Amino acid sequence: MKKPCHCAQHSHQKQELASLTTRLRREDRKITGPRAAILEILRQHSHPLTTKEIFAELPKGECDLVTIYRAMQLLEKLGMVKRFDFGDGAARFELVEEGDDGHHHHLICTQCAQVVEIEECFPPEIERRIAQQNGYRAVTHRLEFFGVCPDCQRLK
Amino acid sequence: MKKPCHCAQHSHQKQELASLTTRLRREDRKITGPRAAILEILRQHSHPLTTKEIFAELPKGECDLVTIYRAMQLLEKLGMVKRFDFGDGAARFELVEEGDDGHHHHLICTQCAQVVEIEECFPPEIERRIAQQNGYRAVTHRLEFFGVCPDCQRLK
DNA sequence: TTGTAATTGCAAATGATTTGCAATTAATTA
DNA sequence: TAATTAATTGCAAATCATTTGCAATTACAA
Repeated sequence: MKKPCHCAQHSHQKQELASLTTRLRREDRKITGPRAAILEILRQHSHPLTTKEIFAELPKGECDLVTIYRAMQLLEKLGMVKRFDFGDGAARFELVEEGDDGHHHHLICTQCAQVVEIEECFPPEIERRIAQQNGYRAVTHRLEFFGVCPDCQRLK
Repeated sequence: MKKPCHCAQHSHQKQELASLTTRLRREDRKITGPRAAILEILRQHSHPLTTKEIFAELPKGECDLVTIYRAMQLLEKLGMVKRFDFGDGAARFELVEEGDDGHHHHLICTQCAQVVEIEECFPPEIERRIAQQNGYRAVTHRLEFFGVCPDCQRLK
């Protein structure tokens, strides 16, 4: 249907989808319609999506909501997707580059839920000290920022 | 039953319960059996408790689980309690000192759920920069650490 | 093309939390 | 101290996100 596109951006995406399906196959998993569609949607978004949001973007009837839940569980287990928790009761998922662990944070508008990706991270040396002081091992963290975005400030 | 105790630690706690009920009354709220019991339980723990945990510690029949949910909502609104989210699907609550906002973090064992309170915080200047760079206002953060506690390392 | 394990859909189960509503009660007020 | 009233509670049922059981379907290796 779609003509192949060779511009830098799209060839990057093409490649990504191919590598995604490869990663699945590598694990003896099947590339099914629902899975391809879900990966496609995730590829099109740079911000984490809830299961419902993915479902809403899928051509209707493409698959059941339960299938998305199952797909996200699988993709998370394979490290292809990273789960985020904004504290509103719905898990969110973002595609992870191969070989990456997807660790990063977000700045979320408390009024409109707009999301900004943040590269800044909790200082590793401080985390190391916290781990050490308490005798903990393999310490990581979950960190998200909340505030009011420019648009919502204006509306006030 | 219990004899009054005047040591520094306990007199501090006594005072605290009185100030807690005062804070309620100040807002035209009633001091009921369930509420007093819930506050008492929270006072006895330095770590956040889930609604279920509070319920379990209450003398059985003291009150309904729903009453605890409602009490926590009220106490949170009044700023007497702080809600924490360890990402396991159950909200946790910790008493907040008057005039304080209760902001702090935890180090949670991923095996046994043991909790350590952490005073360390995300560097304010970095948070300020993040806010500024994205035009956000009133930025705060949610941060929790996860790892394996000493005990669970041993059991490995 | 076929065999088989992986996957899906649908319905029902879970678990945390909320809500509706009538009965109860803390704290005033007379 | 009793009457008054708004706040509070218990109980059942509703919600919401997520999971599970199971029989029917399907991707893909042989």
